[in-house]
Amino acid sequence: MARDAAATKERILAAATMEFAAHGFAGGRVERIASQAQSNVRMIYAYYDGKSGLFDATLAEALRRMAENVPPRPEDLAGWAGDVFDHHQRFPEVLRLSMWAQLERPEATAEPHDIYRNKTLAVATAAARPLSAVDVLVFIYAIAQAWQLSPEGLTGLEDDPVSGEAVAARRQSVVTAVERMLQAHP
Amino acid sequence: MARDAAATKERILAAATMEFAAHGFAGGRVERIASQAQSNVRMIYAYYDGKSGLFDATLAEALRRMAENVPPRPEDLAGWAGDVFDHHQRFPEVLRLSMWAQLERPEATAEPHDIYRNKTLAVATAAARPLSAVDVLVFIYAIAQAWQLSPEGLTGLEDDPVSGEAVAARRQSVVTAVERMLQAHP
DNA sequence: CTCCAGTAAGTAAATGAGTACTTACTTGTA
DNA sequence: TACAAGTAAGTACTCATTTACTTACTGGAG
Repeated sequence: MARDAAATKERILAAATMEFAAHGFAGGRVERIASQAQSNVRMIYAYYDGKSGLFDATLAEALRRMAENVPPRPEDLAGWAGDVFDHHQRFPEVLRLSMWAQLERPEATAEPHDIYRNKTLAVATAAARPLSAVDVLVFIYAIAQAWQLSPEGLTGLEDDPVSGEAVAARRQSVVTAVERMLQAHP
Repeated sequence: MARDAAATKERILAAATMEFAAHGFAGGRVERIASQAQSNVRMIYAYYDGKSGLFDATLAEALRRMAENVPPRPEDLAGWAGDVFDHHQRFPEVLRLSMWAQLERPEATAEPHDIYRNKTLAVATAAARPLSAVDVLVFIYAIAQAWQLSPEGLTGLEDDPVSGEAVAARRQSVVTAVERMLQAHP
């Protein structure tokens, strides 16, 4: 095996992302991560200072990627919600990781979201009275994630839950819902 | 200690609800549940056939209670969303338990929600075109739970996140958001 | 150009703390 | 007394973390 610290570190992070997304922090196995990354348990301690450090690193990386790929667009919040939906559709790990983090390690979730604050708040306020800017953000995230977070017993009631068209329809429903929520009362 | 099988069983279920809500299935400790219930590990196996059985029982009970206390009201969906918000505010365990179940034991989540199907679907359809009945249900749940599921880094941006007035305002925002989502396009 | 220390990268196996689940027993009640 | 309810102390793991070791690359002295 060629020796490349950076590459090994990255393989470990990728394997950890899948492992923690699938089983969470308590259920995730260091051993599985190491072998999946074609590396060794010891390296996890060398590069990430243990299981906790590795988990935090995977979460931070997932959130960073998301902030990079789907930055808030205050001038078109409904469209942005659609993009967030797409991102979660393509990378389901991110959402699972966030949920796990919030349940198991809430302290890791508190800080990174400060990023979003300044970007959107000011703009969103005026548009949607009586909903505040924070209200709007909270609901947009909730709606964009709704399909992935709903229990299968509910989402499975659709005609054809897994086809590409169904996914497109869901995306459209997200955009529509946000549009309506933001429109002025008649 | 007086001997009362039913009472012991109930104490175990109550303790398990708190334990699993706090730590999830993988993180929940049978030992802690037993001592918190002022009982013994062995009883968990006698009454619930082990950790898995106990977890499933707590989830089923939590969902049953919720279906009982906050039944869908098709004629006032926005008001119903407010009630769901209240319920989650009073019993945060329920939502945490559901999230954990969906992440760790999705098979336990699939079935019980069939209950909701017939109750609401037919009625909701006509009102909200082009949103389908399932769309509407998915989004209402998402909005009602949005505040509890949002990371603290986001919800904490409000002026006074913990006062009673702030909670009332959040409830109102939930009702408003659902009302708007369901109103006809102007 | 060639060795060849020195160091970074990688490995295997032990350690020790927990953990779900079981067995063998005791106690209260009808 | 008989049986249901309850208890305590194992048993047989599993898992994160560490220790002690081996292997490959690098840069400078000969």
